[in-house]
Amino acid sequence: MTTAPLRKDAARNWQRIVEVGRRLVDGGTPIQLNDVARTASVGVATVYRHFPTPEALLETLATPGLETLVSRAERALSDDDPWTALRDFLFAAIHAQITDATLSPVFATPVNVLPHTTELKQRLAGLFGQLIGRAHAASTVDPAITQADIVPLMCGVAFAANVHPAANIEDRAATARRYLTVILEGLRTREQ
Amino acid sequence: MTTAPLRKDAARNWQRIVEVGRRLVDGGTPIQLNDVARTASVGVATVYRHFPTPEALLETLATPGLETLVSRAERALSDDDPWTALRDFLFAAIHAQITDATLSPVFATPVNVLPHTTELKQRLAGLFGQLIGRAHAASTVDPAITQADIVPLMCGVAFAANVHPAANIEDRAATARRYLTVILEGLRTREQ
Amino acid sequence: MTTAPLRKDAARNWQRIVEVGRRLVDGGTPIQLNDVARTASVGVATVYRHFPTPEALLETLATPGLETLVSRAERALSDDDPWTALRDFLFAAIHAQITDATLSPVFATPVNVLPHTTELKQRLAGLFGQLIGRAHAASTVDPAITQADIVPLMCGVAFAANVHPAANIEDRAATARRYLTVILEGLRTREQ
Amino acid sequence: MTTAPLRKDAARNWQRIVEVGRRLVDGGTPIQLNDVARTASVGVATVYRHFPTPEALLETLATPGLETLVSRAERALSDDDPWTALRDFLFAAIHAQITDATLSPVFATPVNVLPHTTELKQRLAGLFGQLIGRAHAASTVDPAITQADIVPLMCGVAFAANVHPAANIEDRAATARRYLTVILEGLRTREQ
DNA sequence: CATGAATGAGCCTTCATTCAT
DNA sequence: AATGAATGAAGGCTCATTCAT
Repeated sequence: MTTAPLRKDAARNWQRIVEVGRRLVDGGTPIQLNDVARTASVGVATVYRHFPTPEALLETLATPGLETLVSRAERALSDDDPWTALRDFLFAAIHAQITDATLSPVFATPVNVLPHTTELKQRLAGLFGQLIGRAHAASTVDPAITQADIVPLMCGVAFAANVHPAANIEDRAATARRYLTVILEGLRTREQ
Repeated sequence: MTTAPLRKDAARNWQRIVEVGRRLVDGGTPIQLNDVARTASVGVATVYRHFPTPEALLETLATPGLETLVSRAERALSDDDPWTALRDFLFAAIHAQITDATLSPVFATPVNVLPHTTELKQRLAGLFGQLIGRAHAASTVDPAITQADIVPLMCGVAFAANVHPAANIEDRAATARRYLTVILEGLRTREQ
Repeated sequence: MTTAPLRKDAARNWQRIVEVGRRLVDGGTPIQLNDVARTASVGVATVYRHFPTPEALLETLATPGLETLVSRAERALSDDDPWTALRDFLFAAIHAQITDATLSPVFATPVNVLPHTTELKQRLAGLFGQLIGRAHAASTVDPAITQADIVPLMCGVAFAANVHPAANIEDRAATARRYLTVILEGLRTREQ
Repeated sequence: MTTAPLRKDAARNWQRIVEVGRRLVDGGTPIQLNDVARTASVGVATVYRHFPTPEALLETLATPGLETLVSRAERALSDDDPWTALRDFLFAAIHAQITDATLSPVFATPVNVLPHTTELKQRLAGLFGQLIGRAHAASTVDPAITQADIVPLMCGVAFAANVHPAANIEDRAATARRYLTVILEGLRTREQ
């Protein structure tokens, strides 16, 4: 643990703030710390103490999602087939990004406020490197696409799915899968 | 001409406002009408008279780009090969979107404030339909991707290229071309 | 005539402005010289030349009403019965004020911008003095109420009728008559 | 207490804002929340927190006056004589309206923003109904005038007194009393 | 004389952040 | 540590009036 242990009431507040933040994000509301405070029935300053900036809260909300992606990527590496490993992971990643609105902004920004976020993103980058590297080694993926393209491409797919006029989140997820399918098809090196 | 002819001084102000708006947009600043007024050394109300909302200015800035795309799409239709027609047009479109920051937001929003913008977007949509339709008919493009996916995909590619950390606009354009290449590769139906 | 003779086109503009102003006032819109200009399809400066301030236009609009009241008051003086003279005139005056929204503000303000308005108000004041004076002389009106109270009382009645929630102008007029009746009843000195 | 207890500093600010608002209203200035803030040496948002709209402040300023009128009306009902009860109350009401410039606008508008204001006005309306009802029952008041006329008439008298050119507030109050006297005289049904 | 574009003060309102309690 | 009131910069917009054409 990098965080100091919290007093019981502080921990309860932290919890409530995070829950409210999640609810707001899911509802599409941009995070306003004042809002969060009011909704969580907590003083503004309390929110500010726990999360000095909106980004800090955002990244905290994104953390579980990032961690899941990390373990998902690690699991993917245990798949012996480099191609299915990459493919399945990317589908999982896109699904996560469509489902959890905090991931895209955290991925899209080059600089993060929480060290933990930076660390997770770096670990992910490393895992992407391995996934891509194995695929390159197996000559199943276009060598022009590198580790550094994974995040942009995922963000692009999520963005595209949001631009497509869709009634609900299910439709958006389906659209995103469709777009990812195209990209995977384009990435794959075909054996003649 | 659909626009009423402006008086000389009014035209000069219009010009200055548009130029300032362009400069701001290119610099990545969100358009604020007060800002624009100050920078253009023009009264606020003058800006408001010409452009009642920030969107009106944005769409005005986007108009030349949209018109170019329209004629580019029309030209593409004169290419006999459905595939190269589509491909070349999409490269041109992506280039435009990377180069001109007003296009993405105008494409991404479902509703526009200037009738002319709506008209241009509709004409473009029609042309996309033809381009895609010809490609489908020639069985060179995945039937799962339709006219309605063109704009989202283009916006997604532009977004992805912006997420990719790039020093300058040239690099971003190159990245976007790379991503578009992948997508085109994925779209193309391959003859066995 | 105190006004210089206008050129034909100027006269036509003057006419249109006044008509538009009347329409706006009747519609309950506060007079905005820009509005007037646009609605009258006339330049703002044209309006400003004819009517340097909103008040000038307002008073111009009020002029016919004031003149009518003057002649109405003069006519009243030819009624031999001081009481019915006063009473009938006040009913006419109240009706005018309810019907023509320009009168109340012109009456209510102590200072006017058009000399003609001042003159008309003074003539009216003189006539009120005569009407009231005759009534006092005939001992049919409470001596505590003087010439200087006529305008305030009329304005008060009109205001009261506007406060009373009324669907339409007819109802407001009826209410105003009801209130005026009460006041006349209160004014009249009753022979024991 | 219906209001939540305020923190000491908040209460002090509330107080200052109300005092400044009162001073402005008494001076005839229309209430502008920015003005109030500046004059009270308080942040704009502080004013907005306490009073979301100018009307909210106006009604708050009017509250004590309304409450006094309510209790005055209740007291009037303990007077056994329906006529003197009504008369004395109306004199008190007019005096309040002349003295406190917030009352007329609050009375004159059909819709209020503070529930408390609405409640007070409704209580007053009920009391008016009783006062008038008793007078009607005793045949001392013209049946054509009903409860719904009280507020308009009072507002009308106050307005009339303000139209009458008066040096100071004392004179205006005297004028208002004079006008009310006329109206009461007109209302009273005279035994033959 | 006529036009209508331009002006900019001024009002309203929101929000991220600080600070007294 | 928690609270939530206070702050004030900042942005949006309108409108009476002036001035170039």
